[in-house]
Amino acid sequence: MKPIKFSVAREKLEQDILDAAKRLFAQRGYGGVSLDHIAKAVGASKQNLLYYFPSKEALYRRVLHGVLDVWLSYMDALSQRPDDPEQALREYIAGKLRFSREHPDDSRVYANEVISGAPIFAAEIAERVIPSVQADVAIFNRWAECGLCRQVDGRHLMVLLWASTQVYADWSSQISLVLGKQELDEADFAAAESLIVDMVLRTVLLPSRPDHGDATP
Amino acid sequence: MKPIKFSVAREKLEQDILDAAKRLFAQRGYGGVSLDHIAKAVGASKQNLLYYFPSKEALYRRVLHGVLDVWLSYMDALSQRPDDPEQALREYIAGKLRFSREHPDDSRVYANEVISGAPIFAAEIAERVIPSVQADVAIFNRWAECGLCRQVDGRHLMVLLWASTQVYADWSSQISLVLGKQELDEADFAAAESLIVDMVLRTVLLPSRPDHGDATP
DNA sequence: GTCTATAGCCCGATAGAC
DNA sequence: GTCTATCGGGCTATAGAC
Repeated sequence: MKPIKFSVAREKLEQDILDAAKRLFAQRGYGGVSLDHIAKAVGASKQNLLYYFPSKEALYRRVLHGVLDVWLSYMDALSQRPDDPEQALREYIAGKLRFSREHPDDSRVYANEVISGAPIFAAEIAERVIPSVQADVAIFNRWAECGLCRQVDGRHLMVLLWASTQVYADWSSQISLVLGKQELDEADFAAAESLIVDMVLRTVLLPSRPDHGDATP
Repeated sequence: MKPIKFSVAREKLEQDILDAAKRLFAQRGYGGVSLDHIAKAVGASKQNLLYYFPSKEALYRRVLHGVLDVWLSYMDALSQRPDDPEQALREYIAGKLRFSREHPDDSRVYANEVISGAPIFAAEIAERVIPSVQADVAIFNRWAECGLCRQVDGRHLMVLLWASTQVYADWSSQISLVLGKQELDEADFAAAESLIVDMVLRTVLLPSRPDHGDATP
């Protein structure tokens, strides 16, 4: 009984540490955060924190691992509707924008690591993210081959989808200034979604022509 | 004569320090870089560096100031062709992509500062960037009013233009992984430009109809 | 598991010789 | 202008009492 109770308390503190570390890493980057900052944010001592995590870098890796889990969980939307490009892209964009809205710190930690050249996580990105992206690109190319959508470079399209959705998390401070408000609200995200969906569908979908099947030589 | 010679040498070292600091701040963020790192990168001592700049934060501000100059110098393309939306947008996108290709570290320093919530540069961004953006948005709205382009939210369009172009500097490490090469080359930037221009023009330009003036009720 | 104590190093910044 | 020397403090991490 006691071990269970202890274990629960232990896991709660461990999770609190990971959450606080994520928030601080997102804001100031790896080098801008000390173990003392994180410890104080959860009301513990730095030494206690080092009891749960063997080193600062190990803690950072755990944070990044969790961030990658969340990032990838919003990325499988394309494969959900393998025969309907329009609906698949609508859901993909909506999902990635929901990620930016619901998990801005995850987005920022990931962005910080990528901007730095992914010094610590290049291997994990190559193993987990790239295959996921390539799967999406493959789905895209199949649509184009089947005549379900226009021929566009799926790899650059994926880049554009990340960029246009994650910017609403990573750049929210500057976007708020542009929009003249303290922070982004639901209406702003709805406006963003509307524009991005409009752009992507105009680019990717074939011009509707239910009568004829071929236009270019 | 001597004062001039000294002055020249002084300005050269000062510029070397700023360049090295920019590169390191881009890679590791403000907190991840020490004065010693920067000093060693230019072959000087940390004390000597503090002779040229009164403090680390003052040096960072000088770097950010220069970054903002470059960033803004690529942003006035819209006003150059106030009567030709298509050409103006083509040049704006090409210019911002050239910025990402020619000044990736400037882009990353700026991105790092914005992701952190612009703790140091919020005031300067509000004073210099926001008016520039609002000028672009105003040009855009005028085009829409004059019937030169479709009615889209100029503010979100500007966000999308930054995001889709800067991502090729800030996220180059991950994009390289996706494209399966060591670093991005001219052809990759050309492909990006082609896709972004295509998307934006499809979204913004009116459907060509030289015969009639109204389609929607 | 959490505490105090501390090792050993790196940090930004200053003082003063030359 | 550049140097050596150094201050005072923060840093990661470890040791050991309880």
